[in-house]
Amino acid sequence: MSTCENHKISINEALKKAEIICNKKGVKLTKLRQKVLTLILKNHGYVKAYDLLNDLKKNDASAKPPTVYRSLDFLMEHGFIHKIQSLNAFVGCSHPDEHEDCYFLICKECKNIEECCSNTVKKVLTSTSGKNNFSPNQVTLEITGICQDCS
Amino acid sequence: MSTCENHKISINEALKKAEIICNKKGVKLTKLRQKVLTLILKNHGYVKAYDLLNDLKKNDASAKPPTVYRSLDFLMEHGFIHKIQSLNAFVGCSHPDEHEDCYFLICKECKNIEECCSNTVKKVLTSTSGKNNFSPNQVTLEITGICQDCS
DNA sequence: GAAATGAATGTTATAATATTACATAATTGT
DNA sequence: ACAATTATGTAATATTATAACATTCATTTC
Repeated sequence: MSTCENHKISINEALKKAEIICNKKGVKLTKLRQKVLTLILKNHGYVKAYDLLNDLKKNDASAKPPTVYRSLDFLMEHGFIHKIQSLNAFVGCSHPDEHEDCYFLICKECKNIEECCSNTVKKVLTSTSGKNNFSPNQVTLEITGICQDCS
Repeated sequence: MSTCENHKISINEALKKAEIICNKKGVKLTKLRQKVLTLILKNHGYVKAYDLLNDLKKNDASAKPPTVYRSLDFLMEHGFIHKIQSLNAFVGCSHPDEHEDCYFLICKECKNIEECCSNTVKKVLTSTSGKNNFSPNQVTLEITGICQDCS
C-alpha cells in the first residue's frame, strides 16, 4: 500500500470486470454507478455513504441521498461492493466474480479492510449452524483488530 | 417458546445474575438499567433502541435518546446484552458470565435470535486471522436464515 | 420514426439511528 | 459536611437511510 500505482491499475481492472459481469447479467453499469464504484475503490479503506454523497456533489450539485443509496444498492446486489455492518460503511469487493461467504479483517489503526475467503471458515459456519437445524442464508463476519502493518 | 413461563423465570434469573456480576465488578445496576435490561429480555427476539425509548416513555415521559443509549452502552459493556450490527438492534445475553466470541443465528421468519458459542468457530477464526498476521480484537458474526421452527 | 414501456435518475420530504454538550441530581469516599 | 465521582436530565443536532412521486432516458414494438 506504499504506492498507489498498483491500486490505480486495480481500479481499472475492477471497473472492467464489473462491466463484463453487468453485460453478462444484462444489467447496466451506468455512469453514475461507475462513478460511485470508482469513488469507493479509490479509497484504501472504507467509505461512508455521506462522504460519497459529498464527493458526488463536487461534480453534480444535485446529488442527494437516494442518488448514492440507489447506486450502493445496485453495487451490493451485484457483488461489486460490500457493506461493513459494524461501521455502516462500504468497501469495494476484490473479487466480484466469485463472492462466496467472505469475511473482513478491519484494522482499527489504519482503517484498512481486508476481504478474505476461507473454505474452512465457511465449512465450519455451515456445519455449526446446521447442528442447530438452521438454514443459513447470509453471513456477516467482521473481525476488528490490528493488522500486520500496524502491529 | 410456546409458553412464557420459562421465559419469565429466566428474566428474573438473568436480572439476578446481572446484579451479582455488577456487585463483583463494583458497578451499579441502577433502576433505569434494570428497567432497560428487563424490557430487552421480555422480548423474545430483538429490540430496537427507539422502541425501548417508547416503552420507557410510558412510565417516564422525560425519557430521551441518551437515556436509552447510555443504558444500552452500560449493558453492552458488561455483557448483559449484545448489539446485532446487521439489524441495529439489541438482544439479551443468555450467559453474561462467560461471554466469549459468540455468534448469532437470526431467523428472518420469526425474528428470533439464538446466541451460540462454539470453540470450533472461535478456533477457526483466530487461526485464520492469525494466518494473516492479524490480531483480532472483536468479532461480529451474524448468520441470517431460517430457524428450525420456521422451516 | 413515433408511441409505449420499463429502468434509471431527480427531487422533496422525512424516518430511523445515534451522539455531543452542558445542567442537575444522586452516591460515595474523606 | 464537603469534594469527587457517577448517573441522569435536557436540548440540540449529527448521522444514516428510506418513501413517495416526478421526470428523464433507453429500449422495444408497431
